[in-house]
Amino acid sequence: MAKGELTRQRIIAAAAPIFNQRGYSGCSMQDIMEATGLEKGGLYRHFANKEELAAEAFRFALAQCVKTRTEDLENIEGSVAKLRSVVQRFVATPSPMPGGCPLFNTAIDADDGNLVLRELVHEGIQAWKARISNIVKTGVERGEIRQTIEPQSIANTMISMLEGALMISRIEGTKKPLQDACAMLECVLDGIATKCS
Amino acid sequence: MAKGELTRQRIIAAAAPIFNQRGYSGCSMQDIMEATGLEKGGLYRHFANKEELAAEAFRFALAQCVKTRTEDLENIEGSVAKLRSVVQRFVATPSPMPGGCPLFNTAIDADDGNLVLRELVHEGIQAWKARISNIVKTGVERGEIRQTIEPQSIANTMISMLEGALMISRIEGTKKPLQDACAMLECVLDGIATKCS
DNA sequence: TTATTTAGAGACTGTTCGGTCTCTTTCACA
DNA sequence: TGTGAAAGAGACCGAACAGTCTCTAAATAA
Repeated sequence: MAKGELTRQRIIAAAAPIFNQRGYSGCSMQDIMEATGLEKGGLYRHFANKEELAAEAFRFALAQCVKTRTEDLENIEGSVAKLRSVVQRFVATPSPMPGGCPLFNTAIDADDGNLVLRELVHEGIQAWKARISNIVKTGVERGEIRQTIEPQSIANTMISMLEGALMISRIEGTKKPLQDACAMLECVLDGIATKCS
Repeated sequence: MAKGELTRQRIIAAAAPIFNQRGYSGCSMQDIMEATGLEKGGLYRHFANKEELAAEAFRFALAQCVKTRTEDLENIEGSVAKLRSVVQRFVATPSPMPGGCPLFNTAIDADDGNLVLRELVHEGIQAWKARISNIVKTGVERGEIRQTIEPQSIANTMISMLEGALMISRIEGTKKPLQDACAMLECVLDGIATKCS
């Protein structure tokens, strides 16, 4: 069991950045062969077709991003501080996966057809929003965040802002848009905290 | 002269939404043939290769978007009102071109290689930022917007927020993220106006 | 060590890709 | 209405595509 599963994981890890950078139709099985050093037979032993490999690669890429964005977050005290940390971390390390945010790339890439990838993207976005709005909810319950704040809206705002800024930063080759987004979001986070200090 | 140029424009108009939806490598010349009713020879008479057609299609798509976002804007009085109108219009009509914002789609699509498209995207973003920051500058000069406001940062914030929200709205199939973005940006715009009313 | 299963190599298939080239038709102008 | 130029049809090309199949090599279990 060991050998095969190991190879499978190695293929996924090698394929993830390539799919993320070039997109589904911009990346051929030949590219994966070169990246892994395997031949056709070696690849198709582990995956039924290109779509299945792409789906696994996306899952892997997303998991990597989620990991670097959420690890050690529970050690931070205070809901607003947690949210601030999410923002700052995103600006400091926009994407651990070459090619930018897998969610965004795949969302655009799989916009026509490819229902499997579309669904995975949708789940990924929902999970991200849930993570943020849960922090907000907890903050409201603890009295750290004003009760009039709607958690879903905060999640939407933060994710929209960060992802949009990431895109522009990548096009321009400057961190400026990301830094502007960070400043703006910190301002927003200041505004949602209960006014006692 | 008339006939040929007319056909060329017809091809570009037909190709634009297809490239915008499926991406450069996800769209074949066969697709363009079917969309235009022309054969290979008919297409390649007007374009040297696929890349040239894609570049023209992108230019067309972008121009369409810019047009619906800027027309009649000069009739609106007041810099802040102008900016507010930009935001509201974007939320009401996110993209006149099927497949979403050409800038975003092409940015991700042409991320590896394809220097021509990359450069066009970069120019497009710069132009958009210039349009917004010019409104802000005028507002500062006229005393409608506080002098401490940096026009480039406002432009970055607005574009990041709107594009990010557009993306999430498309994934979810809801307008909620766009509406949240609109509310947030209106709040920001309230804050940059000089405090006299 | 031996028997059996699993992993991988690599030749092969049919299709589709972008692009070329020649020949016919249509147009514009005199 | 006749003539040269422009526009388009469509057969054709080699390369690259996703995917299959058979056969060998390696790992595993007895």
